[in-house]
Amino acid sequence: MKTMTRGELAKLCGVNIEALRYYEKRGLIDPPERSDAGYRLYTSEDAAKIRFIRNAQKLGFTLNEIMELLKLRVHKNENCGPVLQKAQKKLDEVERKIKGLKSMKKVLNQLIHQCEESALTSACPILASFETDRKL
Amino acid sequence: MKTMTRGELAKLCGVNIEALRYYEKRGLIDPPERSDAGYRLYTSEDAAKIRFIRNAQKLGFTLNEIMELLKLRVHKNENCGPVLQKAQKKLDEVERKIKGLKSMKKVLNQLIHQCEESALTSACPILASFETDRKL
DNA sequence: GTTGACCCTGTACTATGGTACAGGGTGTAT
DNA sequence: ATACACCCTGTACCATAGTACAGGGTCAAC
Repeated sequence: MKTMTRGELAKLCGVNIEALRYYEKRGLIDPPERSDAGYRLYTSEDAAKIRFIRNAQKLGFTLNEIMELLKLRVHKNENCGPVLQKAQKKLDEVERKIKGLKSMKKVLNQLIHQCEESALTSACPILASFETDRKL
Repeated sequence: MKTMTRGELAKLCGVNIEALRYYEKRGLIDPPERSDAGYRLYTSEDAAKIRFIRNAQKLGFTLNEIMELLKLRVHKNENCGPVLQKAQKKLDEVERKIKGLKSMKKVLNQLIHQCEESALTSACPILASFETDRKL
């Protein structure tokens, strides 16, 4: 089997070389075979796993969550349900985050417009607003 | 002047008691007066500052950014502009985050629907999709 | 006068996701 | 044969925003 060193895999997958050691320590990737000199020898399987990790990260999954997904991936032909559930949970979370940010956006927009309008008065509406209780 | 202890201020502002010491260490609030026994004596000014901090946090400002805002607040009658700029910058940031999350949401939604449709086939489309490169 | 709730300090620890560095071995090209 | 890039290990450090805990002092009530 064709193998790569750590630096090669890092380059191939666009991750920092140290991150690979970190993923190994965290249990996200299995300890790879070693050369006689002790060099890690990665396969294209490992590259796929790293891509999996990065893609899941891009979708907002944490490394702990990704570890769960990877466990499911091992016997992937048996149970799609748990994965679906996790994806749904993540979707809910993403939606909640969007809501919160939209709320922030609204308030910031209001403050900015107020501030622009009252440019000639002395007190800054943004700072003033921060001094009153706000539920968001 | 009426003063409060650390516990009282924490309760009043709904923050953890240790967070107050943390804010002091971080330079967000001035070291308060002390009683003969060395107890911190906070005023309603301090309460206002804590509220300011929490409100700004709710709008997505980090403690470092809030420190900047607090500095501007000191001479607030002079310059509304820098505050406006920071608010605008934060707004842009919030909008970028919303965009990213919406992108995540779309992909998650697609995956979930695909997964539901192919419920009877063997391979999970979500896991399969994580094995291919994705730009987000 | 003692109990219990509160305060003080310094320090360590949490979670998250890594990055950096020292001190040493290896592999390859010239 | 030696320079240089790369690999190994362990450990420390980064940002972010706190939380927890040990070991001690204080204050108010009963």
